[in-house]
This record gives sequence, C-alpha cells and structure tokens, in this order.
Amino acid sequence: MTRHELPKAYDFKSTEPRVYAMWEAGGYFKPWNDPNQPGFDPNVEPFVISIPPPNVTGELHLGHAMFVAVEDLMIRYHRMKGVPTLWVPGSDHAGIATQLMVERHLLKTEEVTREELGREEFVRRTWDWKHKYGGIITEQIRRLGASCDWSRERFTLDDGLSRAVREAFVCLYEKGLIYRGPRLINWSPGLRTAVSDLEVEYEEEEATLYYFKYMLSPSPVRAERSASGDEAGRGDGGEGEYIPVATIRPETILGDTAVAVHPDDERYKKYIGRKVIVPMLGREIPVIADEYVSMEFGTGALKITPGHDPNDYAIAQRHNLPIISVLDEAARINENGGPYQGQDRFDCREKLWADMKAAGLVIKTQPYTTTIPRSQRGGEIVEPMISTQWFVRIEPLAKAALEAVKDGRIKIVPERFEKVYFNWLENIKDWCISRQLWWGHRIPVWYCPDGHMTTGREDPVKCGACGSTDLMQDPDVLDTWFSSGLWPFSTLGWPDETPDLKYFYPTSYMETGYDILFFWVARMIMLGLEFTGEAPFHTVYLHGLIRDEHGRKMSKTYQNVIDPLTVMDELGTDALRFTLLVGATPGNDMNLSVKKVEANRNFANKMWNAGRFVINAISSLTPHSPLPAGEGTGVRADYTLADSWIWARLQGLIRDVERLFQNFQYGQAGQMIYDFFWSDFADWYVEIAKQQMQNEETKEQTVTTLARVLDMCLRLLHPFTPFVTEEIWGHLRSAVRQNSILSHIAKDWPDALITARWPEPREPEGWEEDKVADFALIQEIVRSIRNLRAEKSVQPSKRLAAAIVGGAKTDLLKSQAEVIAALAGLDGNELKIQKSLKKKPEGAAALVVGAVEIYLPLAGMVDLESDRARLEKELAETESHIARLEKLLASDFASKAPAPVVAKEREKLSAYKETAEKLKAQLK
RNA sequence: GGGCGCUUAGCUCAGUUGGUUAGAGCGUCUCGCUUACACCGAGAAGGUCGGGGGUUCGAGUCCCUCAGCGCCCACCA
Repeated sequence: MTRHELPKAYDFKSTEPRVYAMWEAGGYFKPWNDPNQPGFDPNVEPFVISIPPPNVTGELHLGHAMFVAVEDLMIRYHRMKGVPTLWVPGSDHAGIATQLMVERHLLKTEEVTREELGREEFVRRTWDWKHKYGGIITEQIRRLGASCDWSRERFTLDDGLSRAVREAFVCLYEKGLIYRGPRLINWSPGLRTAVSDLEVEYEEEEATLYYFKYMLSPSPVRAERSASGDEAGRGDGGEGEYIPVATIRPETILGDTAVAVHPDDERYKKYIGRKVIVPMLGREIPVIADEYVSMEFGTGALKITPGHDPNDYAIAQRHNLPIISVLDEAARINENGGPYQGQDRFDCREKLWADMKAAGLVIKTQPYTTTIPRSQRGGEIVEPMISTQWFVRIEPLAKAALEAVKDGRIKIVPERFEKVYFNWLENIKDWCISRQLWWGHRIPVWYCPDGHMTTGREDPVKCGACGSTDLMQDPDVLDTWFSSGLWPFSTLGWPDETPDLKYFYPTSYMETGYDILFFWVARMIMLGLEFTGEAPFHTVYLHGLIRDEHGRKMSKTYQNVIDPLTVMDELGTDALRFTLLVGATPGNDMNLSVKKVEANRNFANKMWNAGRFVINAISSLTPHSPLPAGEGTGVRADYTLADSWIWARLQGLIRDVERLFQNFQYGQAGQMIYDFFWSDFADWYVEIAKQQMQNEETKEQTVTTLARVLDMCLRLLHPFTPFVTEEIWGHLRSAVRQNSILSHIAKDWPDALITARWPEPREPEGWEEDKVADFALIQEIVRSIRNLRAEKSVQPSKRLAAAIVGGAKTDLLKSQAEVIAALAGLDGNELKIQKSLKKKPEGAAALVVGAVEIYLPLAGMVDLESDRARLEKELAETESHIARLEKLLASDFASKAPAPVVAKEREKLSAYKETAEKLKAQLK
C-alpha cells in the first residue's frame, strides 16, 4: 500500500454508503447469540434497545439524529464488549399526523376529501401511502449509521402488533381497567376528535375578561336591604338587583347552570338560594355557595358552565347541577343555544355580547392575560366538552409504575427526572384512549341494537349479552400512544411466548428525549408491568432537546432549522454524530451550530490522516520484519520514553473511558478520546515517531506502537464515529495483514483486549506515572524553547545550537537528546547536555525549566535587557508560588489534609525552590 | 401556585465521589506550505467560575439566600 492510494482528505461521501452496506450484508447488526439459531446459549445476558419508533410520515430531524447517535453508541459499545446485542427498529403509524398528511395529499393530488372517499377507501389509500413513502424515514435512519437488526423491523399497525394491541385492550377491558362513558374531555374542533390531557398545551395569551350582570329574578322573600357590597346592588337604572360576573368565554353563558359565590362573602351571602336569569335565554338558575370560589378574584362570583369547564364540572357534581352542552363537534353553538344555534363559537361570543350590551347587561371589558389551551397538533383552541369516550382507569397501573422506579427496578438517568416522573404519576387522571379518527387500531368493541357491548380476541359474530347478530363495531380508533406503550414487548412477539420475547425481554436501556417521558416512557412502564409482570427496561436514559446556537427553539419561522441530511451531505455523518454526542450532557438541552460540526469534520479528517501516516509507516517496513504480537499492557525494556509514555497515557484513557461509559458520561468520554488522539498521539507521539523511524534500531518498535495505539483509538472511537474508524481500520488491516498483529475492529473493546487477549505480567506499580512525569519534563523543555524562538522571531527553519544543564535529570535528557532537538528545532550536533556548568555561556539566552537550565546562543538576537526582564518575571512568579505553598504548608493543611496530598504539595514547593535558585543564579 | 434546570474566556459549552497555576472548540493576534493532515502545525492574548453568606485545612464543585434566564406540571372565572 502506498500513500498515493489514499486520498489526502477523508472522503465520507463515497465511504459511508459502502461501509454501511458492508456491515448490513455481513450480518454485523444481528445478535451473535440468537434464540432462533442453532448453538443458542440462553445463559448469556443480551443487551437490548427498542428504537423510539419514528412516525412513518416523518422527515429526518435532529431529534432522530440525536437518539440514533446515542443508541448506536450504546449498542456498538456493548457489541464490541462481546455482549449479544439487539437493537429493534421500526416505525409508528402516528394516527393523527399520518391521517392529516394523507388527507392533505389527497386533497392536493385528487381534490378529494376523506369523507368523499369513505372510511374503507381512505384507510386503503393510507396504506398505499405508507407502502410508498414509509421506507424513507428508515432509510434516513440508516444513513445515520444505525446498527439495527433490520430483519426484526416492525410497524405499529402490522399484523403482529395489531394483535398485541387487541390483546392488551381485551385484557384491560376484562379486568375492568377500561371503561366507556360520558366525561368532560378535551375536544379538538378542527380535527373533530378527543385528545388526551397531554396533547393539550397551555400558552399565555392576551385575552379579554368580560364583566356582566347576572340579574336576580324577583324573589318570593324580599331581600331586606340593598347590599353593602361595592359592586353588587341595584342597577343604575333601577333595573333590579344583579350579581356581577366575569368570564373569558361569554358564549359559555348559554350553558350556565348556576352562579357560585363563596359562602362567607358578605356581598353575596344574601343571594344564596335565590335565582338569577341567564342572559338572552331567560332560564332561571340558582345562586349557590361553594368554597372553591375566590372572594378576591374577579367579582367574587363565578358562573358555572359544567359542560365546558373542568372546575365548573366538579362544582356541578358537588351540587347536583344539570349539565348543558352548547357546542357541537365543530364548536358551533348547538340547539341549547337558542337564537345563537349554528354560530361559530367566536362569532357567537361577539354577537351574544352585543346583544347583552343592548339589553343593558354589560358592565365592562378588560384586557387580560391568561393561559389558553391549544391542541398540540393543530394549534387551535381546544374546548372542554362532555363526550362519550373510552378511558383507561389509570391509578392501579400508575401505582405499579411508581413503585418500579421507587424500588430501583428502573433507574432514570439523569436522576432528577425521577422526581418529575413521580409527580406526574401521583397526580395522573384517567387516560382518554379513543380518537375519532380512521387511521389506527380500531376499538375492538361491538354494539348490538340494544346497546350491549361485546369484545374479544376474535371478532364476535353475535352479541355476548342478547345473542343478536346485528353487530356494529365502535367507529373510534385508539390513541397512537396506546400501541407505542406496548412497543418493547409487542415488537418481540408478545402476546406469544416467542423465543425472542423469552430471551431479549425485558430490554436493557430505554433511550429517548425527556419530552416524551410521560407520553411514552411512563406508559411503557405501566403497560409493561401490567402485561408482562416485569419492567420493560432497567434503565431510562433521557437526552436533551436540540436548539440553535443561541439556545432558541428551531422553527421554520425563525429560519434557524438545521437539517441533518444537509449536514451529513456537507460534513459527513461521523461529524454530526460526534457533535451531538460530545456537545451534550444527559438531560440537558444542547445548542447546535454548523460550526461545531465543522470542527468535528476536521477531527474525522485528522483521524484519517493520522491513519494514513501510520499505514504508510507500516508499508515502509520490509515485508519480512514481522510486527511483534502479544504485548499486553506492558512496555518493553528497549522502548523509548515516548513509546512508553504514549502507551501509559493510553492505558489511563481506556480506564477513564470505561468509567465514564458506566456512568453514561458519553460526552466526557468522547472529549477525552478526542484530546488524547489529537494532542498526545498526533501532535506529540507521531512527531517523535518520525524521528524514531529514522533510526533502524527504534524503527520497528515505533511502527508497532503507532499501529497499536491507532488501533486502540479506532476501537474507542468506533461507537462515536463508526464510518471513518471502520474505513481506516480496513486499510490498516490490509497494511499489516502479512505482519498480523491486529484482529477485528468491531469486535473487541480495548479493555477486553488488554485484560483478556494480551494477558502478560504488568509492569511494576507506578510505571505509568513515572513515564508521564518524565515525558512532561521533555514537553516543558520543548515548549519553552519554542516559546522563546517565537518571542525572538527566530526563523522556524533555523537550527539552533544549545547547551542544557540537566543536574539530576541529565541521564534522562541525554537519552532524549534527539527528541528534544527534533521537536525544538535544535541542531543535534551542536546540542550539549551535561550535569553541570562552570560558567554560563556568553551571549546566550537562558531558560529555566524546573531544575534544568537551557542556554540558546542567539548571536545578535539576544537583548540583555529584555532577557533579564523575562527571567525576573519568571522569578517573581516562582516566588509567589513558593510563598503560597509555604503558607499553605504552615497552616492546618499540613496536619488535616491526607498525607499524599500534603506530600504532593511539598514536592511542588521544593521544585519551585530549585527553579528559583537557578533563576537567581542567572540574574547575578 | 408547585417543581426543575441554567448562569464558567468575545461566542457555544465541558468540568459526578471538594485537593496543582479552572479546560475545549470557534473567534482574535504572531509566525510557518519541516515528506499524515492548511479540514494543518507552532506560539500568544483572554476568566473576581451570576451576587452575598456558610461548612471545611481547602469550594467552580457541598449548604443557605438573592437576582436574571429557560423549561415542566397545575382547574382562579
């Protein structure tokens, strides 16, 4: 392999599709231990993730990119550790979203509405649409590098999962945990369906508060005196007594069935038990007393509309008030609205108010800010309405789900979300699961003409109660989240005890965004515990949401949306993945910018070029000099300091990464590998390797070390950036094939390689620290020389002579003379290293690094004055450190801090003292 | 009304058992096409870790408090 064969810049465009196809074709995404295959071992614990199924209608967005990046990392890491690993992919039928999209599509292409087509035909068309476009999103998920087992791909509306939904419904129904009945629910007038509490969003908006008069009807028992209250009392025109009331939705006046006041309210006490007259309709309704009413707020009197307000509904229940609905399914006024029947809710609001004004019933209007309930989907204002719907009796399920997290069977990462989870489940209300849609799992309940309900695992032929064969299935479908809630086990075959279900369930991690903790995660836990008796996963990992670079929400109106497909086209998948993984911290939102992705595109290119260098180096070895195998964690006696140092650093890195992965600190781990690769390996070791390779004695061990360290880095980075690492590794493998030291990239995680595959005696305790400390001195010397060169504007190509006085470090420095010379731009022949020096060289600039003195004879460039100033500044800094440390060591620190910490500070102090002495000598 | 998060270099952010002189990327400044990489290399400037108090030998890190920003939950018309 020659250098010319590898392009100078990493070509992700041609690499990514080729590599992905290779993985998929090689069966690499399938678990190696498979219950459906011969040789299956049930005793090996697998690692399993169910994908958060994207909507079939979905277009790839950064949320998808995020979960794929994190989950693929988890999956690849475990796979490399040798664990049988399964990532189950699939997609969600997404009831409302898909139905709306297909409706829009049909209207545009065929100018036909859903109603015109009829239910059966519309559902058929939607399936057509799904077959045609449903694969787009999964293709896009593949582009992200997701190593899912595509042979196990599922869809929430396919036969198996539909059967699971049916089974779940019937079980709950039979246990009495599902019921049907009229309740106050959230109604979406545009979509004409009920929605659950979670699908309603409350936004603060400017509204109007309308004040008006509730006139008292003449009382049989005359009120003694007029009110003492400020607002209640006689109307100005002597029109009679009234109670002032305020509302935001005047149209609901038509459905009022009472006016409520606080029992202790002196202003209104006397009216309790009397009647007031509903404006424009003339109905008489009672004035009631209820402690719910706040005397301080508004007028202190509250109109009660049980049909369209949850609070009023509750009050009505307490007082046995009638409930009047005034809106139809499109939120127009219905027959109970008298003259206003047929008007839109907002038209009616205006007209009714105008009429009331004409009738002298209006007091005033006032601008008012309040929270308005809007549909999460359409954005329209949701109306609370009485409607007959299906509900899940949630308390028993919630209780079990609460318990599972409280007793640790399920752990949520980051932990603070456990509190959020508890709070939600403790205050949960019954879940409205029926939707007035056509696309979804139809409710498996049939009605006979007498109204009996029949359900079952098979479609019934006759009524279970009366035997009638005249059956009509419930027209509604189930909430999309009902089927999603079964996902971890329905995808594995439940309700059948399939081999997959037995082996792969419960799954391991549930990884998703915190925004669907309630929608999805909590429901999976509730339904999983109910149907399988087990928690569907033992760990919930929640990632944050992605915002633009200044923390704003991405939206089309701001024009700040970053399209992952574009980013992948321009900068590569690995760059995007690495950015999402390293920039984020569990459960915290992250701000993304293309600039960050660019920086990581550069990192991918860095890997590529370091890889190219190493491969080239391997090729430069004679074919007959084999690379030694089996070297474990240790270092050979003949290794140079740099060889030992980089290996020592790598050991530390592997341990740190392992620890961070165990704690879900993926971002931190990625950052550490990045730093090691770029700074330690590329900037230092590779540069030294260039010099070591020129020496026949050290050439082979250097190439070996380059190859080993690169190999380990590729493995560590593979879960983050799978494509570029796989590609480099492929080239690396073909470069060393005849020399055979490397095995298989995607199979072994470094820690396993070190502890198991290369078991050799460890070096003496502390060798790593010693090597790191020694090398740090060399780095310091090189840096200070470079620094001085830059300061003096010495031409970079100019080789300088130098004299180094090493004292106790002389042997070490002598052994590193060539390294120092190469990296600091010194002339190797003119570099003198000695233990001590009688007299300091004339006209040389002096540097002090710890106890080491360096003299650079910069003929003609030395400015005695500025040199002196530089050394004096250093001395001052050193002495301030000495003072600080002496004070510290004289304090309670010395007696109370742990011994090793104190020892460390003492060492530092003596080092500073030595430096100070050298500096003083220079200044004499 | 409850609960949570954030506040660290010009910008975006790391910093999890409290322990050197607080880090990275981008941006800025000075050099440089040294045979892996200009998607690069070398060097530099830049921070009272939001304010105040406390615990401790020692606090960006733990506790209290205040302020600003953001999010979630919640039925005051």
